Amino acid sequence: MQKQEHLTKNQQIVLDFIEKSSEPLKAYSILFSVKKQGIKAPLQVYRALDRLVEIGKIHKIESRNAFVACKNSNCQVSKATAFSICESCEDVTEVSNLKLSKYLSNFADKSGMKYNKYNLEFFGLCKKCKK
Amino acid sequence: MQKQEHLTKNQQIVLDFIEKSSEPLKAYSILFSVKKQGIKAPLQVYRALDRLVEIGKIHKIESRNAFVACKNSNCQVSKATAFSICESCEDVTEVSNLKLSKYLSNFADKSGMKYNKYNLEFFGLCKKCKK
DNA sequence: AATTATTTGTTATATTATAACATTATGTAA
DNA sequence: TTACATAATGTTATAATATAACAAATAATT
Repeated sequence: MQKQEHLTKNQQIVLDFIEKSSEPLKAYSILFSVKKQGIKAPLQVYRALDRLVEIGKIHKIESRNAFVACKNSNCQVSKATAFSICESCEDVTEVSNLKLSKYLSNFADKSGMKYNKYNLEFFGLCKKCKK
Repeated sequence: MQKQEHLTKNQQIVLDFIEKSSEPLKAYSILFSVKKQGIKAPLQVYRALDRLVEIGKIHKIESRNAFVACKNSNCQVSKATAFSICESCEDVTEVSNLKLSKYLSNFADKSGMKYNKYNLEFFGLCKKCKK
């Protein structure tokens, strides 16, 4: 039996909800919100999240334990992610900068390690909060 | 009263323990290990960790919820951190590459956001695990 | 010594995430 | 088309990570 390619019902419910949100969502807040749609337990949410991250539909903001939809429509896998996070309003934006991603994807140092993935989080104050 | 400049007893105990370790440590594993030194509750550990991160003595590996000592002896604050993480053996190394840190510290995009901090985590296979 | 802010200790609890296992669904091949 | 294997799901329980709230002790400043 092959691994699914389409999204299962739970995955679709969770993805829809995250895509509608303008801010990163926490697993338990997702759980609370999708209960009316039949998802009852944390594990159902976490399993959906895991899979969605795996296929690049969503990303995890590690410093916040929260999830956002991938804005990069052609993103198939989450192997090169960068975000900017406002420390005041907690607004999170996916940084899409070709130069940056090229630079990081090709980064190599003397450690001899082969990097195949990275996650970068910038922190600061957004335009609004700077004022 | 001024904010402390030296380390308090708990902070020193926690720092000593992290510095002796060759791998990232989790808060509760630290707690377990320093109980004999009088630290009894999670909060005592978390408070020490918070402060140590604040002053740059240790860093948090966000994707692992674990802490490592800063290898960069002159690091005063944790505002520009980069790590390489082996996904097989979980070995974590602080990346110190002047070009990289300059590039990221000066990074700006059209979002108008002022970045004052970043954290970067590279994932891959270390030399040993590649074989 | 009195005042004040800071740090500490302690208990309880909130939040985030996974283990274990039974069940159901789905693809593969006889 | 039924057997078989594998994957996905549901469910309960629990593990792991982190913070709230408040009382007590400590240390700097006046």
